[in-house]
Amino acid sequence: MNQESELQIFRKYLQKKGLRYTPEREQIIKEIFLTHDHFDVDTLYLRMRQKGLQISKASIYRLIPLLIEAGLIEEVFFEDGHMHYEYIYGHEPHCHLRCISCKRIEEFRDPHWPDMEKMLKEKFGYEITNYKLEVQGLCPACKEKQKKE
Amino acid sequence: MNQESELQIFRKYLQKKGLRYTPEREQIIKEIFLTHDHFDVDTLYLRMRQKGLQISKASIYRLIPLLIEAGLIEEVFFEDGHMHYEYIYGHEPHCHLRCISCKRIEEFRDPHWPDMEKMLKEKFGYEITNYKLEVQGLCPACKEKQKKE
DNA sequence: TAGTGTAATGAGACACTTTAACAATAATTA
DNA sequence: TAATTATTGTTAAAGTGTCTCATTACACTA
Ligand SMILES: [Zn+2]
Ligand SMILES: [Zn+2]
Ligand SMILES: [Zn+2]
Ligand SMILES: [Zn+2]
Repeated sequence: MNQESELQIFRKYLQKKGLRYTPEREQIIKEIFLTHDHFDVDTLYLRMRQKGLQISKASIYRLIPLLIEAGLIEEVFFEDGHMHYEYIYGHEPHCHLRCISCKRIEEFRDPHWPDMEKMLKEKFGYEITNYKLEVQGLCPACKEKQKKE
Repeated sequence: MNQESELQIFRKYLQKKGLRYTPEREQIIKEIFLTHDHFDVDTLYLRMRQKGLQISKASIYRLIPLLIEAGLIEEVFFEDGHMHYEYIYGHEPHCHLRCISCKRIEEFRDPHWPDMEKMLKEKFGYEITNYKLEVQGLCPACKEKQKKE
């Protein structure tokens, strides 16, 4: 059974909101969904320019909140003065473990989340929309390097 | 038995690093440790000015990474275009549940963290330095309000 | 005490990210 | 067709955080 494509999802979302599906938006989304890498606005913009796609940065900035509200992408972390995103639709939810020294990122699943979610719902009465577990540490390589110094 | 004060901790840290303990730094730290509220640089700066303490913003910005490295404060979340911090020394580690509508924040303990930490150490070989679990959702009041619309 | 080197400060300039304003354009609706 | 609305690129603006620099404070030595 085929799952809906991200473009279909997005078109439905726009329709519901009375917004328009434009070539610019299509190009940006296609670029985002090309890889599962984490991305930021500037590198996405440069990547598109290198391919000859002429999209203004403002259009990317304007599209991002829509994609987030449509449930297609998510903020992952703020680093080096700007936000980093990744697409989530069609991917297992996961958490991030980052090396504070070399900035390497490992992804892992949190088996306890369903329990946590249940607990939070019961204790606080919140309707949970999303969660983010971000762990920092020193990767084995950097740990080794530090030991030698 | 008395626990070391945050100023003592900080002085030790500075000594170890060959840095200096100045009146400006003392004033900033005292202000931060006055309440457990989450804070950001700008409001801390204004709060100090209102009390007649003349500290430059640059000094606050320069102090923050030191306090983080000394284990006294921590980044909690990035919102409204800037980072928010809170002091952690002498406080139970906790996670944050935020209402996406009214921005209210609930704090809670994560009982699963010790298991998670163990798992991450074993699986990835990282030395974990800190973790941040941030949950978003709709608080009961905002849920009710939304229902009526 | 005087001299030297290092660190810290405040002020302002700067770089950078993100948002807003605007006029022009494209799509939609009446 | 005309009117309305959404979208775009460009440019300007806002805002955050960093850097530079001249000056000051401190620690150490001669
Ligand atoms: Zn590393
Ligand atoms: Zn990821
Ligand atoms: Zn709320
Ligand atoms: Zn807190």
